[in-house]
Amino acid sequence: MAYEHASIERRWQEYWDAHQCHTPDLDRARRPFYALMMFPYPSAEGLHVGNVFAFTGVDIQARFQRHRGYDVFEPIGFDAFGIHSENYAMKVGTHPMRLIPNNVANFRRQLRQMGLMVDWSREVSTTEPNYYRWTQWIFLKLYERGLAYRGKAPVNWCPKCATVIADEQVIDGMCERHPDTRVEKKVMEQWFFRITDYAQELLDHLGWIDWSDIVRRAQINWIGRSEGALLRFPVEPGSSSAGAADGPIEVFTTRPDTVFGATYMVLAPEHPRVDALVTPEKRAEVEAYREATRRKDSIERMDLSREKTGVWIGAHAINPATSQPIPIWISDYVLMGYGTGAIMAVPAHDERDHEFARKFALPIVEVLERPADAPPEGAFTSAGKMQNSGPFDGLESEAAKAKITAWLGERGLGEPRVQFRLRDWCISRQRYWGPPIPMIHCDVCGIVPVPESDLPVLLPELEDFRPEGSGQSPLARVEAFHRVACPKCGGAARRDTDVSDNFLDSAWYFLRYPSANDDQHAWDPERTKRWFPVDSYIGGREHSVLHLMYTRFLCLAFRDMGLLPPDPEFKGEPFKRFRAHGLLIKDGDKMSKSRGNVVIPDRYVEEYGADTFRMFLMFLGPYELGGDFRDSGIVGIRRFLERVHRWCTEELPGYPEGPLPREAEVKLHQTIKKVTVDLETLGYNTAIAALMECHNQIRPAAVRNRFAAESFVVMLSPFAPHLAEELWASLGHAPTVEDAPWPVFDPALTVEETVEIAVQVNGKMRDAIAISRDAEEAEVRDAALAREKVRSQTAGKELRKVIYVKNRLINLIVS
RNA sequence: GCCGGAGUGGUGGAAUGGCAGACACGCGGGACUCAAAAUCCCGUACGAGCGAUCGUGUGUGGGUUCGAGUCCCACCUCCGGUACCA
Repeated sequence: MAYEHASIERRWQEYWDAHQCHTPDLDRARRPFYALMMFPYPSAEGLHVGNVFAFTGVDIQARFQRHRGYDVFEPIGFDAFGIHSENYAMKVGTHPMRLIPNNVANFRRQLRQMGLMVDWSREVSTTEPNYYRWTQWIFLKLYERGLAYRGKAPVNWCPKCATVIADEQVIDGMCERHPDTRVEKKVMEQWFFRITDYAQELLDHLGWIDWSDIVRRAQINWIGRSEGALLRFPVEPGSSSAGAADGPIEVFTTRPDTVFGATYMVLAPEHPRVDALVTPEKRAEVEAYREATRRKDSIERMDLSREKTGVWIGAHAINPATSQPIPIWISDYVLMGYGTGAIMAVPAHDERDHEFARKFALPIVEVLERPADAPPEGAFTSAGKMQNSGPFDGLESEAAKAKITAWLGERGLGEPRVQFRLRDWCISRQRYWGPPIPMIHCDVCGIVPVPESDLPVLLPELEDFRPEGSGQSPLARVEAFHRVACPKCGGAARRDTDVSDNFLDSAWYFLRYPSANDDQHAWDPERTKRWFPVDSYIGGREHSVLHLMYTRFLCLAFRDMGLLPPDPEFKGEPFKRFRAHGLLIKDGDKMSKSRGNVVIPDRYVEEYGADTFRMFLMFLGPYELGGDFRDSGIVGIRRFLERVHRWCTEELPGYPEGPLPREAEVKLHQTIKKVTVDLETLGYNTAIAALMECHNQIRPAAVRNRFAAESFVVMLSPFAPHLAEELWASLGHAPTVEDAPWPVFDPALTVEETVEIAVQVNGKMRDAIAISRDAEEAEVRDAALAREKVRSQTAGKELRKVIYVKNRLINLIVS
C-alpha cells in the first residue's frame, strides 16, 4: 500500500478535531507546558514558508514535551490590527473589517493543514471587541498606575503612513514600511508608557533569563545604560540677561574627567533654553538654523559623513571646573532626545567635538597626556593621565571621574548620573485600524479615563478610513464617536481619536490565550497561576527589541500592580525560555514580501504532504540559524517517509519477531539519545539525519522488534505527526501516538563493543584499527605498530612518544 | 564606525581539540524492465597513478598543540542589527 499522504493527513486531522486531542484541561492539568509561537499577522497573501518554518519548530517542541508526559497547551491567534493591514486594505480598496476575516480564514486553513498541535478552541483575534476591550483595559490600568502619560515630543512622522511611528520602526532614517520614504520630525501631543521606569530592572533580568544570547545582547544595547555625571554649567551673568536667571545648563557626560578641557558647549537646536539664551544680534541667525534643522529629515541629520554645522548663540557659560567663560553653540549633532539635550564639548578628547572645533576654530585643550604610541593628531579618546586639570593633574582619568564629580558636587555643580538610551514607549497612532485609546478630553475636567464599565470603546465602522496627513486621526471625522459626554461632569467632551500602537495588542496576547473565552477577566487569576510564565517561546529575532521588550515591560508592571501573581523565581518575566529561530533564505536573499520572493506552502503540501514539508523545512539547516530554501531536496525527505511507511506497513509484518543484531541495537539506543538531546536544543536538522541513519541500519536487520519499531515511530511523531499516527495504528495501537511515552535509551547499549581507533604517525593519519572497547594503551600501541602501513612509516625510526586517546585515536611520534 | 552571525565538495549542510565532508540533493555506473518511470545496489572533495597508494584540502596570513574546521592573533568577504547616545 502506497504512502498516500492526502488521505492519511485528512484522516488524522479529523480524528484530532473530533476527539479534542489538543484541547488540554487548563484547570486540572497536572504538568502544564505552555508552548508559544509568535502571533501571526494574517496578510492577504496568506501563510508563507517562513511562518511554517517558525511554527513547525514550535510544534515539534510541543509534541516532544507531550511525549514526555506534559499537558501541552499550544495556542494560536491572529494579530490583524495595525498599519500593515490598514495599508494593505487601502491598497486593494477593501475595508479592513471585511478584508481581515477572509485573510484569517485563509490563514486558519493553511495552518490546519500543517498538522499543528494547536488548541483551536482558544483562538484569539486582536481585532475582536472581546479582545481589544482588554487592550483598552490595560491602558486604563497603566494610566491608574501613572505609567501612561501625555507628552509633547518630537516624534517620527512618516508622510506615506501619515502617522507617527516608533523609533524602532525607523530604519536608516526611512520608514520601516516605506523604504523609500524619509521620516520627518514632528512635535505632537502623544500618549506614552513609562517603560523607562523599568529600564534598570529590564536590564538586570537579562543577566539570568534563559533567552537566546543574540536577543539578550540586542536588548542590552537597546536599553543602553551608561554611567557618568550630570554637570551644571552656569550661564555667564551679563552674556544673556534673560537666560542666566533660569539657572545653569545641565549636561550629561560619561567623561567628567575631561571637564577641564570643555572649551565650549553645544545645545540641541530644539533645546528649550535656546530661546532665552540667544542674544538679540544673533537671534536671526539662530532662528534660521533652527528652522533649517526642523526641515531636515532624519536621514540627513544622521548622515555621519556630513560636515558639522552650527551657530554660536552669542551667550557664554562658565566651565564649572576652570571657571572660564566658554561660548554656547547650537548644532544638530546634539540630539534633544538623549541626556539633557546639551553637551559640554571637549574637542581634545571627543571626535565629534574635535571635528566641530576644527571647523569653527574653537580652542582645543588637551587634559590627558597623549601616550607616545597614540596618533599625534585628532581626538585622543582613551583613558590616560591627567594634565591641565588643576588639582587633578597626574591622576589616572578612570579614577578621576568619581573625584571630579564629587568635587563639583560640593559646589552643587554636578552629581553621578546613570543614563539610559531607552525611551518611553509612544503609544498613540493617528490612524483608524486599531483599538481606540480609552480616554476623554474634557475642557472642565481635563483628561478623564473611560470608565471600565463602558469598555470596549468600539471602533466605529468608517467607510473612508484614510488618514488625512494633517496629523488628525480619521476617527476625528466621526462626530458620533468624537463627541461624548464627560464621564465626570457630564459636560460636552471629546474622545481621544488616536488608536493604540499595534505592539500593544501583541504585548499581552499570551496572557489571554488560557482565558480566551472569559468575559469577566482579561486573564483568569487561577488559570494564569497555573500557566504563567510561558515555558517555551520561539520566534523571530526581528522582534528582539520591540515586541519582546514591550512584553517584558508590561508583565513587570502587571506584577507590580498585583495583576500577576508574585513570582520569586522568574520575577515577573513572561517567558521562561525564549529561542530565536533563523530566517529562510531564498536565492541569496531573505524571504520577504517586499523582495517578492516568498514561497507559499500550499503547493508543496498538496504534492508531498504536510509531514514531508514540515520535515523538509526542519532539514534545511540549523533551526536557530535558518536555511536556504530550495525545493530540490524535498524529494529526499519524501523518499525517507515512503521507506519508513513501507517498512512499518508492509515489511515488518512479514519479518520474524526477534532482537536486533547488536550493532543495530546500539544504533537505536544512540539515536534515542541523540534525538532527545537534539530536540531539547532545537537541533532539528541533525535529529532528522540521525533518524535516517538509524532507519538505514535497523531496516536491513529484517526483524520485527517491538521496541525498535515503536521507538522509531514515536521519535518520528514530532516531525511527521500524521504519518506517525498511521504507523502507530499499523503497529496495533489505539490512537493516539501523542500519548505514547518518549523512548528511553539504555546507556550501556549506546556504546559499541569494538571501536575503530585512528592511527596517526607524527600527527598524520595512516591507518585505523578495530579493537575491543576501552583497550589499554599497550595493546593498542602494539596492534598499531604491527600494521603494515604503520611499519612503512616507522621503519628505522625510534618511537619517542605515544599519545593515546581511549576509543578514539593513537598518535605515534617517531624520530 | 560599533555589536552579533557566517565563510567547509557541484548543492543544502555534519563534525565534545582526535579518521573533515555525517545525513540528504544532484551526478555517474549497475540491477529490475521490451522500454521508461518508480524502486534497489555501488560510486562520487581535488590532483597524480592501471593499481595498491601518495600528495593537497575547511575564506587569507601567522601562532599554540603530538594533533586545529574547531583555540589565540592579524586580516578579507558576505549576512543581520545598530548608529553624531555625549
